Amino acid sequence: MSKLQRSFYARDTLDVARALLGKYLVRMQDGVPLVCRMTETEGYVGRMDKACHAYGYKRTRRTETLFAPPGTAYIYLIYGMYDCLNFVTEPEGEPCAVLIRALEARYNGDLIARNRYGVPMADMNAYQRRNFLNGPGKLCKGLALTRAQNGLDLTGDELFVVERLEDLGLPPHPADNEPLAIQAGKRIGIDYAGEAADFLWRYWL
DNA sequence: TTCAGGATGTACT
DNA sequence: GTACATCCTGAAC
Repeated sequence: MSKLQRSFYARDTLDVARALLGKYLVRMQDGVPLVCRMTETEGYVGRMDKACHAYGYKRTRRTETLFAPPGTAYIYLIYGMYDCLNFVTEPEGEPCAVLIRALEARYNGDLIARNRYGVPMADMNAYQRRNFLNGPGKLCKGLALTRAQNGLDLTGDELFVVERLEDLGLPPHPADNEPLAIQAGKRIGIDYAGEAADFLWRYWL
């Protein structure tokens, strides 16, 4: 199995944010892999980005994970109710990360649906299907990720990324054959961040 | 389909 | 005390 190694994450944050699109996130839950295709990301760059929790290298208990080695999971609580999953990027000491904003289920979707709604995929209604994993809080719920997983090493066996489903011994998904068409736009929910609110650091397929 | 409003608790000032 | 990298519900159209 060829999971992405630390060198993949130890580069420019925006390059990583784009490179993650179309790749597959694997979350091991009770020894079973939950597999999703990543379809939307955002970059956060602490050294000059007011929207980043560690803007200006601000070091607090919460932001400590952003200073960990690249390829570390940064998971924090937002609005008192929801968790957000990020991947730490750039050389260690640069507090940067990529927020995972949307996924599409590819394997063991029924387990993900149970995490999210308590029912298998077949029992999801149209509204639930449309809003399955299309938001950072939603996808954490579906993959059973909380602050308990903050600091996880993405080169380990519990949470990692692969380039192709074949790397997991799974057949390719018919919907994933087309060449990637990457779009860029403003990031979501950071109106407070001054000029940084206008950076086109959100990417999606 | 769109919109307003509320839930909820931690981090930081 | 204030803000927050969000989501869901219910009402109106």
